[in-house]
This record gives sequence, C-alpha cells and structure tokens, in this order.
Amino acid sequence: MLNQTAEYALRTAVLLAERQRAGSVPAIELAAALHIPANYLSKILHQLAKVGVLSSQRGRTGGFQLARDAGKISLAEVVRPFDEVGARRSCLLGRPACSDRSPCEAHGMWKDVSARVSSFFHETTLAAMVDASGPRRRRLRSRRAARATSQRATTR
Amino acid sequence: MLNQTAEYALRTAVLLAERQRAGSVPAIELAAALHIPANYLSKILHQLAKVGVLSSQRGRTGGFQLARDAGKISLAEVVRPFDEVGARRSCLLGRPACSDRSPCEAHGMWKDVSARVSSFFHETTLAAMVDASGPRRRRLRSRRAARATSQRATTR
DNA sequence: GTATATTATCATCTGGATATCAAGAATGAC
DNA sequence: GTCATTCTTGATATCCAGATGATAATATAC
Repeated sequence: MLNQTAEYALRTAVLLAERQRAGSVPAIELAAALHIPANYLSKILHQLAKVGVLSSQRGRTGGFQLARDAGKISLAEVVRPFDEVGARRSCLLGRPACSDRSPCEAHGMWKDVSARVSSFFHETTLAAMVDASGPRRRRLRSRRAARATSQRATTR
Repeated sequence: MLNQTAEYALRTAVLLAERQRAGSVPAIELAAALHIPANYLSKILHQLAKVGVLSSQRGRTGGFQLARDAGKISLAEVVRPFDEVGARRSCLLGRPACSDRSPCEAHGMWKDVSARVSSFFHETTLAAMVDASGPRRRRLRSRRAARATSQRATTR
C-alpha cells in the first residue's frame, strides 16, 4: 500500500506519538526500536522535520520529536513527502486527467473507494491511531486490573 | 495505487472486455491502442494467459482474448500476478503477521478501509466496469440521438 | 510448401527507490 | 574550553521494477 520510505515515516511518527511526553528521541534509538536502517531513517527524519511534522534538536541531548500535538497531525502529512497514496485525485487506470467530466472506465466504481482511502489518510490523526490501539489492549484484561492502571495513571 | 505492470494488465483486460466479441487481438494492436511498450506488454499478456485470464493463439491470425466471459473475471484476478493490492490481508505498517489477534497500531482503523479496497477488486468484474462506463456516455446525448443509435444497433 | 504474422522466451539495459558510508556542523555535559 | 553526542549533508553503492532487443517456435494464408 505504502512504499517502504512512507511506511518507515509512518511507523516512526506513530512511535513518537506514543512517546510524545518523553521529549526528543535520538534517530539511532528510533532505528533500533523499529528495525529501520539508521542512516536511511536519518534522512527521512530530516525531511519530516523540514515539512514541519517533526522538530529536531542537535547536540548531546538531541533527537526528534513531534512538532505539534499528535492530535493535530494527520497520516497524510506524514506520508505525503514520500508517497502520493493520500492524494485526493488518483485514477485507477493511471489517466492523468481522469475526472467526473472525463472519466476512465473505472472512474464511477472506483471513486467511492478511492475517496474513502484518501479521507482515511487526511482525517486520521496520529493521536487517533494511538488511542485506538492503546486502550484496546487494556480492555482484554480484567476490570480490576484496568481500574488499578487508571488510578496509577492519574496519580503519576 | 497499482504498480505500472498491474495497471497495464488492467487496462488491457478492460479493452479486451470491450472487444470481447471481436475475437483475438494481436499484442501489437493492444500496445498501440493503449500506449504500452509492445515488448513489455507481450510478457504481461503471456502471464495473464498462463494464469487463465486470457487465452492466446499463435500464428497469422493469432492474438489474445479473454479466456472467459468478462462477467466471470474479477479485477483481482487480473491484478494479482503483478500486485498484492487486492490481497485480503495487508498491514498498513508492513507487519508480516498483523491480524485481529495481534494488531499493529493502525489495524483497527485501517481494517475497514482495507477491506473495502479488497472487496472492490474481488467483487468487481470486467463486465461491470465496461457496463458502468459504456452506457454512461450515451446518457449525455440527446434522447433522439440515443433512440436512433439503439435502432441502428438492433438492426445491425 | 513457403512466406508471413504472431506468440514464446531469453538476455540485457536503465533509472529510480532503497540503502550505505563518511565527513561536517551544532549543541550540551563536564 | 574540550569532548562526546547528535543532527546535517553529500557522495556513493545496491537492488529491482520497468523496459528493450533479438531469436525461436508456431500457425495460418496463399
């Protein structure tokens, strides 16, 4: 679905969203945690910083972190520098100018599906993904355990 | 969305569905009509024949045609030899074993969208696409012109 | 039966995505 | 102020989808 680079970017952004409060995380640490070639990830991170998704800090305590709250960053923003999959317009048969007015054979049937994919990327935020995956695990445990966890969380 | 090869395959299959009654069409003619490199298309066609989507005929009056009725061939069948996009299981974050039991962070939110894409490819037939695009154009013309056309068609 | 048109198949080239290497520049710890 | 740590950046290597070219095999028209 996504090319390799965009997938790396998204996985990294999700991890940073989960650790948003931990401050900046060095590229090497991200690479190790996500099993991504360090030097390669380094450039992806740099580019994400350039488009304003991440902020970078150099020096001894440096690293990368989300530039804004995870709730304000869409998947499309993360993926866009590397992949056009979130683009609003895309023709299944590859016509450069496929539209309602000048449709390809697939246009009518593909439009809805395509729009749904596109809106997924544009309307889903990093926070939404983390929220949807994090709490789900808790639900699997007993109610008592969940209660204890939430107490611990509030007193932290 | 689709890689280049799969897109070529799909475009060719659509064209052959439109010309299903015309008998076999030479590869060169298909390449010219669709602006696809002839030698390259040749191999795509061969592979589509191998998996049973097309049938090929050699010799002077040879060429390719759909192996079955266009209503019996799904887009997934056409695309599968070249692209995994129609595959039932696909993880947005690239985990090899992402599932309901062991979900990635994106799983819950991506599942529905992914399923919709997948079912589009599996449940849409070549005939459905041709039917959906062909008659649509007629609707744009005047009723009188349409009536004349349908008379001509029935007396052919 | 021969010439011709066509598919089948192999060998190779190319460019871009992916990945690596290494030197430069900034920053904070001490 | 020095040093270790980290981002920044450019050059280079690798891999593969995409594309090309040429030859062999097959079938039909005449």
